[in-house]
Amino acid sequence: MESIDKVKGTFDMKNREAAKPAVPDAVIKRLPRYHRYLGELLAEGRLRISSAELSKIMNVTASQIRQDLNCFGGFGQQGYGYNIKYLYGKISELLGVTQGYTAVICGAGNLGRALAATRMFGRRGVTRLALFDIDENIVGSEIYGIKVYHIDELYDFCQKEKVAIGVLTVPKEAAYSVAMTMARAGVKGIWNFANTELEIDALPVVVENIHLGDSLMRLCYEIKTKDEVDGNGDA
Amino acid sequence: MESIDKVKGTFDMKNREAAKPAVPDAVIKRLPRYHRYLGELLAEGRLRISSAELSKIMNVTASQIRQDLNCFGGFGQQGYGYNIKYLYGKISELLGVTQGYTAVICGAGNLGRALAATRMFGRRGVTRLALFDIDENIVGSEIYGIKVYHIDELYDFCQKEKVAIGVLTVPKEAAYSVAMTMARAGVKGIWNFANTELEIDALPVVVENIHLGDSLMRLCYEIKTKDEVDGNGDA
DNA sequence: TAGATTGTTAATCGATTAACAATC
DNA sequence: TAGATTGTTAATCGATTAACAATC
Repeated sequence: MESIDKVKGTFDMKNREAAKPAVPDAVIKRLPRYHRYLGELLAEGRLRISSAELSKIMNVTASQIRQDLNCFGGFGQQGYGYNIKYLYGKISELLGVTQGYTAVICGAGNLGRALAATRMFGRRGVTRLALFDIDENIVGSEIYGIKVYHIDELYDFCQKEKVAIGVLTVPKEAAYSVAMTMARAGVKGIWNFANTELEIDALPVVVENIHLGDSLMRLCYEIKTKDEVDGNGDA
Repeated sequence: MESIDKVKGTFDMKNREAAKPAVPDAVIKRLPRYHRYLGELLAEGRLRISSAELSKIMNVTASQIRQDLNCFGGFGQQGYGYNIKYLYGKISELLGVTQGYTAVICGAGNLGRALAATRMFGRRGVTRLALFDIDENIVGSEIYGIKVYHIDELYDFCQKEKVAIGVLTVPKEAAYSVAMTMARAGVKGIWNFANTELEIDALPVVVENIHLGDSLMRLCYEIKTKDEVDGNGDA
């Protein structure tokens, strides 16, 4: 046992650069969902849970839960289960929720306003510092307590405030230019609602593209498939 | 050839209940993205494309593209490639975009309005018939050309108009009750933005849950991971 | 201690990639 | 015809599930 640990240690040291993702992508994708369910259990005042019970609630196999949670450390205790609070904290940390990132929202249309109103950011430890728009009528005002600036001030603001996240809810045509401005100003991640797949290879910024249309299509597909199975064919 | 078709036919008949998904789930998930890129190529006036070229544009392997497209019929032609228009049409059909589904939006808050304004539905062949809300001040008005009804009229409306899709942008607390109303009125699919995972086992309705918060967390994770690799550690 | 439940290995399953013969 | 490019098989890879010994 001892010797195996030593070998592992040496291996990790040597490969620090090569940096294989210790946690597989498939697991990362599932973590936000764990986070959500554990958060609910926590809110209910539950202290511990077994992989078997969680598997029933979340509709996945207990085996997968144990396998997943073991990717980033043995959190459970044999004969007891998992400590919900501890586990929730660990997942939060792993996902970066405890990093205290800041964000700006570009585009104060309906979607921008919806994102200004939601408590989603706060729950994930993200602070919204400002809204940006080109409409002079709203520049200077506050929307759900968030101040609106002119888009011309975006670059300076991001640089000065060291903004981490830029939320893009501008029209498709403006998306690339606004994204570039943010990236050049040092924004680290862009949350893109603008219905394009942004490719910013030149600058060190990660992009998360939201394609609601894709989701709508999947829903149509499921409806169609279900209809066919139920015998309500194309009619 | 004939005989193979016959055998297949018989097989399908016998297994209509068992219903193995002819097209794997992993492929279905990718189809909306194909649809998007092919739509763009079509708009550019392109007529044909090879798996090799498409693979470069979409950043996937050519092998995967050929494998994927072959799941639902040999659309390509050796030495030529794929006919973009034909392929686009086939994928549209497979996804249910040509079914002419109807939709209602429940909840006329910022998100509901954003969805009322977008051209996303029309592009996927979905017609929005109405908005529903409890706010008497807006009931009877029109938002982006869509008429607003009181939520009390939801059941009758859905039943009478045979609404296929219900979009849920109501507050979390109201989500389940509104969803049940729609499901009972015969709505086939629910597009759920209400930050809960709806479980409607009793009624024949499919649900597509949107969890924007999960996406925000993945972005945070990517930023954190990138920071660590770049050496801008936890500070 | 006995019972419960994890951590972990091995077996299975499915998805991706590589390769090339078929064919336009 | 020769060249290009698909359709399809086989090989690889990774993810999921099952099983059980370790251990709380």
